[in-house]
Amino acid sequence: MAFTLPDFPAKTIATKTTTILQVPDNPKTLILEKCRTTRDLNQVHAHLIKTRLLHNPNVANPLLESAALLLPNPSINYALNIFRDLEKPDSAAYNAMIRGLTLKQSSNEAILFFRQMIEHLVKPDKFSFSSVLKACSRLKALMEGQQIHAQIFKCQWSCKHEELVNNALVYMYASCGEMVLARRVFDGMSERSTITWNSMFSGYVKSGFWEEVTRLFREMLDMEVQFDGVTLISVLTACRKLGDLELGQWIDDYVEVNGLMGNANLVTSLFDMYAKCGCVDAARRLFDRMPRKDVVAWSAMIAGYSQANRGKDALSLFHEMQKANVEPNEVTMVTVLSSCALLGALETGKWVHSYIKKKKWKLTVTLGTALVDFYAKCGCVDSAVEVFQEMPSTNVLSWTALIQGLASNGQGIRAMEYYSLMQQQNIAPNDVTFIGVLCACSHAGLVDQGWAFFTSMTRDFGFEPRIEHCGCMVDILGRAGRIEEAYNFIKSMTTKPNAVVWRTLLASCRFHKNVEIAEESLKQVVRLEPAHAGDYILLSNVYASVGRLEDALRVRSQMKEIGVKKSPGCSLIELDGVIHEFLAEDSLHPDLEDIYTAIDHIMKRIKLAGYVPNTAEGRLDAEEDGKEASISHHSEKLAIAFGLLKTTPGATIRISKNLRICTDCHNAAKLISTVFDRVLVIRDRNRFHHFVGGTCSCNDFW
DNA sequence: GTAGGGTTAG
Repeated sequence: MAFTLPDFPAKTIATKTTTILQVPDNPKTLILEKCRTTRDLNQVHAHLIKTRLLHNPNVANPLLESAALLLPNPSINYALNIFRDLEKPDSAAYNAMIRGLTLKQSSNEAILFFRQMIEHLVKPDKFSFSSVLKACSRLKALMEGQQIHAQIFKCQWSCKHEELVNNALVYMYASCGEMVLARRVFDGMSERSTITWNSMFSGYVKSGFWEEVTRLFREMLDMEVQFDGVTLISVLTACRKLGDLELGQWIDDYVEVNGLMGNANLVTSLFDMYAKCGCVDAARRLFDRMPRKDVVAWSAMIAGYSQANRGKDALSLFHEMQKANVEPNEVTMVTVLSSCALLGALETGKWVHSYIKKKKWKLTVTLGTALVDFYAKCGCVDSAVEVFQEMPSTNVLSWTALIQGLASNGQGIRAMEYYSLMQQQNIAPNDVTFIGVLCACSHAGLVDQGWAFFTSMTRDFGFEPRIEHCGCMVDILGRAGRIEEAYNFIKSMTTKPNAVVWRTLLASCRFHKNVEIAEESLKQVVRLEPAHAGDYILLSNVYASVGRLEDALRVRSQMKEIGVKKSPGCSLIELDGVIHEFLAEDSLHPDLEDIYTAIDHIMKRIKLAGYVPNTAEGRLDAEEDGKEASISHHSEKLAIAFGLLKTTPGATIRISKNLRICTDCHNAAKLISTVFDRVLVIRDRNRFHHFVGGTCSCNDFW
């Protein structure tokens, strides 16, 4: 930093690491540099006292600034000492302190200094205002900010026209979420720089006013105002939230044409936008083009896969990241954990947990919630609860994850205990919490409680029931066998029922053998969503369950006529930390030959144990294929898993399914866990079923 | 002075 010095002896003071250098062509300018430790400052300070130069504000202020701004934390006290020694601190001295304190996250003290400055009748200048406003922005201290705004307004001198001051005002209001006030200052400015515009953008982004961001950007383009990379990053954030791929692509072209691809932050925003707009592969192509990828870029791409439900790609990218020697951080691990939760990849997630412990990372709310969710989705309820209890602080998301986790693992009662505990701790539930709570009621078979929560949600908390809540109610009533009531509930819904709601009812009809409402439900499902094989199978099974085999077969052939596509069933098997993915009719899988041998083996064992596929599905498959005992899709997957289990002694097998488990599958699992004397875990959507020696630990459904 | 990645539901 340079400063002017009236009468300083023309010589150089040198300490071990500090030099006050005299610039040869201007003997009055000295450069204070490399003042990086308190000791250095001490020596210079002492010298200035000795030479009586400290009384000269031109010398003292740069020293103060150096102490307040350059040095790490303890030196702020040192700066305070220098400040207190000043006979009559001027505005520059105050500014140095305010800036220094704001920089060191002591924004409260910065504002106090500003107050003191006013009390001592020291006239604030544009730097004072912009610094103290920055402190207000940090603290989101709207009231103080407005008081300062009033002072600026009262100023007789030109501060209120200073761009620096107005930028700080815009940014202060934007940080406080007061976008109307920010806009008012913005509109009143005669000159606006790119930074002014960017402050507006950052405010709209912070408040989540995504439409305003793109609107303002189009305004900027119309007015032909220069924008920069920072602008584009804000606009890209809005694009990804709005799913505005068109504008996003325009920015991509602009970045390409104007040679901005070197801006790594901008490129990260760009591919992140693509990923969140559903173009994960386009995102990956951009990501691959980045010459140097930092931890944010890696995490963003992993998150892109994870949020697109491509957990396997997410985890393999994480392994690549490790090979590239990029240290993961908390955000990386949160996304990795959510990928593990998607896949039911217990071993990998556990490794992440031990990594976190080894590195002694703080269990933040986000990290803890990700762990709770991961353990719960993998069926390890006790570990989920354990992590939850270790968390130093929790929020509504953590509680919701736990409640949902307990509910989906068949512990509905316990889930509701945690809901009341949550209320005792005065943590307000949100609408998602109620999905968990209603889910708990459905799994625990608590119809009256379910109704009570459904009513309370709107009456006591003001959440209008969303389609998901209604779906839960249908599930609660349907599972309890109150099919008519569920049907009437759907009819009375204010929101239009979707295919999921009708499908839920259809599944209940299957369980409780209600032909009439099943027929109506299928009609509605087909009307709302392009034909889905599972829906026809459900109806066919309803017919079969009441002995109307001809109708069952008719539905099956109807399926073929209409050409209903069977979505490829997909199973994921984790074997010693590696995820194996099997698609139905997957003939290219490397382990397939072994697997078929294993299936034969399994089938023999199954027959030996007297297992007869006793569901309509099993029978129909057999008839269709012209074989005596063909196995259903679900049993086949089980067989594959057990084939692997058999060839790898001691391995733990986990099967994750994206399909609802049928009774057939359940029985097979029971049987197989007995025959092989192993623990078996099956995932049915987000619920895990544990089989130990032929018994399933969650008997809420079966 | 302004800027990039994350957790709960279906």
